Amino acid sequence: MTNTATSKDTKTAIMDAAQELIQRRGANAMSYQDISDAVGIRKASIHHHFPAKNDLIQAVIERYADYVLGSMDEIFASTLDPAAKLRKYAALFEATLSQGRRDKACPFAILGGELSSLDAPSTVRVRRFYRDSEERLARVVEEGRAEGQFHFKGDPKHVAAMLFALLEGAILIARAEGGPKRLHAMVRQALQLLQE
Amino acid sequence: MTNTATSKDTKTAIMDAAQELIQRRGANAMSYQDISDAVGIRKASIHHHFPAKNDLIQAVIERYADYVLGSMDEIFASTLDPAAKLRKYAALFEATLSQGRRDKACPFAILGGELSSLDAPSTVRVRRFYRDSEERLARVVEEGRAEGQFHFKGDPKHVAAMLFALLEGAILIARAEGGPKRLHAMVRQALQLLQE
DNA sequence: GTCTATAATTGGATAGAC
DNA sequence: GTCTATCCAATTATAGAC
Repeated sequence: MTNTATSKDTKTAIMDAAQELIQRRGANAMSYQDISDAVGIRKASIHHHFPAKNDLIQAVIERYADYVLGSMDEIFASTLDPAAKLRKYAALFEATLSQGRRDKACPFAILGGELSSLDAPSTVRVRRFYRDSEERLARVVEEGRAEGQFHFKGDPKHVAAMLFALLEGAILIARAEGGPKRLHAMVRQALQLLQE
Repeated sequence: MTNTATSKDTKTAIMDAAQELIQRRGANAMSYQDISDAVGIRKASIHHHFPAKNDLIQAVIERYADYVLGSMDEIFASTLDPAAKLRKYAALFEATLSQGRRDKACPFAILGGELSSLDAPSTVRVRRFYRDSEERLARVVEEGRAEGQFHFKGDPKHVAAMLFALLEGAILIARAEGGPKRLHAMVRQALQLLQE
């Protein structure tokens, strides 16, 4: 029981450190040594919890996808109007970029660039996250048009894909130049276009 | 003279190989061994042309930035209408993703994720590329509104930042899921929103 | 300008004591 | 579960012959 509790905490601490490193530097630039330094355990101990680096990456992105998609489901199931739902969803990205040193991006934006370095399961997970996010967004976009809050010609799926790509791209670019404010300005402008 | 010519060709071949590797896998996942294999020279010979890896990365992104920004200047100085200018600019991204195995992204989209691994000069160059691209886009967006082709409330700079983030994000996401067609659909939808 | 050879370091991973 | 010790491969980089 003591063992189980300790192990679980260490495992979580490893995943937390790994996630932060991925969001800051990317999976390729993250080493077991970095995690060792951050968590305060030896490299070899990490291998006990995650035998291979790919296992750790998988666990981190699985957890992060669950968190984001779960948040989306919560927000999108609420009684907010469609535009407010999208603003709240976008706020998740803005919050990420606002954390700490303001150099953290969405892990899936980073991993999109590192896709060819990932193993098969992680590649599949990244792709599925993109699909799942777009699907959820498409429903809200469609809802917004049906309610008369959004006005646009074309396929709601394309609008959803556009909004998603915008957010993933914007967090990378705003991290380099402009910060959370700039990210927010881009989001506001996109929603403005949808509502005109 | 023979030496100069040979050296120049080798240097270009090295940069070509490096650029392709960066676009496919990222700078962190690119090694001198990979380039050695691609070009057909020894690892040590690469160091003669580019003493350190950072020198090579710098040279590649400098050249690529010149190419893209030069193309933008050409397109945006033409007599095309603003929407056609943006379509032609977006076509640069679509062409990149359509090449070969359809797994090449914009180097600056990849490097946005790897920003913390870059040395100071490259970091500055990436940031400047973002700024330069957005500035050029802002002028076309403004032109389009002045001519009555684009209709939107808000700052043309925000629309430009939005379009740029969309393209950089879209090439990463479309590379993972949907390919050039999906990228094109996102671009078309964005321009549709601008013209409504 | 390219090569062989090699240095120096780091990275992921395993074995086995505690 | 964590540690020490170690292995092996890969990587960036240099020295010096041709």
